[in-house]
Amino acid sequence: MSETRVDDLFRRLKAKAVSFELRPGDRINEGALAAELGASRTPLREALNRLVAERFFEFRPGQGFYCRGLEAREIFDLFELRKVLETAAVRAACERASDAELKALKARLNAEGLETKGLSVAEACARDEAFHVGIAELGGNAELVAQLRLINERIRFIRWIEMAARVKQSKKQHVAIMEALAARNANKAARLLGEHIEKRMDQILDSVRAGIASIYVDGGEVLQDRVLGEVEA
Amino acid sequence: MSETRVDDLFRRLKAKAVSFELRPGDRINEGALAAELGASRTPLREALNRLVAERFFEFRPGQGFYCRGLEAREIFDLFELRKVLETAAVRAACERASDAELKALKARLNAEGLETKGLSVAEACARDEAFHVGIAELGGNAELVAQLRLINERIRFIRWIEMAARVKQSKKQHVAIMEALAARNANKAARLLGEHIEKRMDQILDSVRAGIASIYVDGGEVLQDRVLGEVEA
DNA sequence: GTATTTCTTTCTGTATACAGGTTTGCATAT
DNA sequence: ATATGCAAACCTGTATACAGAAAGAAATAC
Repeated sequence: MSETRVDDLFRRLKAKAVSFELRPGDRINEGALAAELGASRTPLREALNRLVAERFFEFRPGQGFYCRGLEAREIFDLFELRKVLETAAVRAACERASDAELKALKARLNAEGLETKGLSVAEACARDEAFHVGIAELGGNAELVAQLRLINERIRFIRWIEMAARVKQSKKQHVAIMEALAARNANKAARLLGEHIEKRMDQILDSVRAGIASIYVDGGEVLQDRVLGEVEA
Repeated sequence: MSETRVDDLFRRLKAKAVSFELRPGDRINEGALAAELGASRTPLREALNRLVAERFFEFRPGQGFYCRGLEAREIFDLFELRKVLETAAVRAACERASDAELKALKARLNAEGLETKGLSVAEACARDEAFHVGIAELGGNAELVAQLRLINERIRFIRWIEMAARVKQSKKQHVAIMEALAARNANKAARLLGEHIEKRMDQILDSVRAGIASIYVDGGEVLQDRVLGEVEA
């Protein structure tokens, strides 16, 4: 058996939770959701239990499962945590990465990491994430990378909002970070990366507000498919 | 309903996994385990699915659940990650904690954090964890604290090994860290805390070996109940 | 009109049943 | 003795059934 139904449900439910297609605080009707997803309640609940552990759903005894909330404080903490992890990882990468690995990351950044015009919000965000995770991987700590990936999923919706609002001058910053990393200048790389992430944190409150509006007005699915145009700076 | 059966199973299974009462790599026989724990397979599998997300069990499609392994690399990465999180948190604590919070932590450390003589390994380790988590909490990032708690559970077995082997001169170090924190000297506090954790990392390979021996020889349960005697330094 | 109680409906929590896949042990062949 | 194929036993993956709790609706009291 290559992929079990639980795994399939797990992925699909996570996608719904990431994009807030299931809205913040929504109670899950197991019967209805199972029918909608073409499965029975047993594997659905198994998938939901995994997602509870990953913080995409809450569980209240006697009441069942609820979609996670969308709270500025939590997002803020996650961004801060991301900054902690990534700056530590880039320092490690400066020490540990091989020349070949650095070259490969740079090549990938140039090939597909810089131009966002014509991409959907979701795709542009995915490439941004890929660059950041790519750095973290060079740090050589698999647990840190796994944790970072999970954080990225939890803040992804907010990053879509930011992208769509065109609060985006990542291009230059990514190049600068890559240069510091290639020069194995740990302090500079960590500082640049930290500031790069911090810049986003100032706007979290606004982004959360915009996010909530987007969820209840557009329905949310529209956001991630919007195509980006010219990006200034 | 105050506590559901899944929650109960979750806690008990996690305890078994933490202490390696279920041995590394053991395949779980759902029927047998459910009977042993006095439940049916449905809630058992729900609990196991949560624990898969928390990395205490693995899931292989078509084969079921396996207890996590015990590998030096993973433990090492977790210690490193812990160091990253804790040093970041102590810096934040130096900035953000109130005087009252610092005073309270110091009082708690003096009251029950310093004397290990007569305590079981498990209890001594719990107090050590509590001090470290206590610092992290003053940093004010709930997500970081949650992540740290999870890491602590995953490395707890190894810390029992270290404690039992009496590789322990935490007392002085804890006092020194507390002093730097109380003086809000972020650089010193972070350095001391980092070194404090790093000291443990040198011995991970040995501890893992000792841990494996303990699991297959003693049965593992003995370890955590051993009572500590006089501690030098 | 608001609050309270009761009753109905719905949904969760868990056990159980069953089909299909996986492992295991044995027998046979090399 | 080792490897290969077959068969039986076992176990997992999932659906379904049912009891009990929670939510909601209707009716009554204030």
